[in-house]
Amino acid sequence: MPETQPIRLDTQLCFQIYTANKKFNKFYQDALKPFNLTYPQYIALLTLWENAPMSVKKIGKHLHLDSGTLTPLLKRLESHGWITRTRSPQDERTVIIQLTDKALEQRDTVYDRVNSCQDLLQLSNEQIEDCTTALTMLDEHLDSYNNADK
Amino acid sequence: MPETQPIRLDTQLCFQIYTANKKFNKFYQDALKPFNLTYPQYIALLTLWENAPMSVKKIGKHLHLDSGTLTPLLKRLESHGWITRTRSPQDERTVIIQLTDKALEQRDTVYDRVNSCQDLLQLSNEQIEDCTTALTMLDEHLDSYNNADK
DNA sequence: AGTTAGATAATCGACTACAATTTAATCGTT
DNA sequence: AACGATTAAATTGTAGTCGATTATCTAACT
Repeated sequence: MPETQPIRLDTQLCFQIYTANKKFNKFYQDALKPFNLTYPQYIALLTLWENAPMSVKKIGKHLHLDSGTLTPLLKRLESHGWITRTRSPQDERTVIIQLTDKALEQRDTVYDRVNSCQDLLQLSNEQIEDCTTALTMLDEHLDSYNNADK
Repeated sequence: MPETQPIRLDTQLCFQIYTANKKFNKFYQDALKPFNLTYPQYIALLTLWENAPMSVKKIGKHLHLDSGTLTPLLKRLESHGWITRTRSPQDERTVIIQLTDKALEQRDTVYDRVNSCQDLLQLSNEQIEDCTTALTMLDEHLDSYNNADK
């Protein structure tokens, strides 16, 4: 007769990730308050600062988000003056996201703010390295499962 | 003249956590499909299977969620027959959450299902240990920052 | 040319998540 | 007993996330 393993919430990896994610959210919400940006908006800007102009599709590939999430998020960024949204003349299906002057001007200020806040976390390079190693491994295992059924 | 450190998205701990959280969500969504449960609903049941009966407040302490999230979530669990919600006679402010017979009967089936899905992740005990260690450390650092301003 | 298969965004509905406020009940102190 | 402070839950408003569907467009094929 097989024994059912009880599941203790506080020993579950998923719950540690779930909790850490919310804490990071709060951390960045505080750090980004001067710019009135949420964490998802911030990572959208991060990838745009690296790669703009980008299509919605391409942003989604970088952030693992679909248009159902990105369309309203990008509209908010547009209404706050960070980006512009224009349809490509070559292919009317794709929407091209461009950074505004405001976004280009504010880039280093945002970088500095986030970097200085991260310093307050007091993580050594070695500690960050350990986390990255563990999370990369976990990520691969989650991927191989999630893609197994395709 | 200080140099502004550029921020590469894919090297950021926060983004690894953000991504892993979404992948875990998908993982559990698949695993829990037979029970028509979401991940947040599942962890609410987990803590109830350990500690029921519980007040909404106490559940919130365990899961780090407030009543704005829990009230509608618990109403959904109630409407699907997993729990009951009754006001305490001793203190009319608090709502007592109890598990239904269905929840008690299904417990081991859910445990078995989740445990067998977790086996498919192919994580060794050592790998899980490494993740837990890293995440616990990260959690403490996030806590000390998030509670600093109080 | 006309049709169709595939791609791209947008839209909609359901569920979280949290800040801020509201309502009701309880407690403490006078 | 009465009033002010505290607490618990619910409510409201804003934002994220995803699944499923829809509308439009492109490209390829007949």
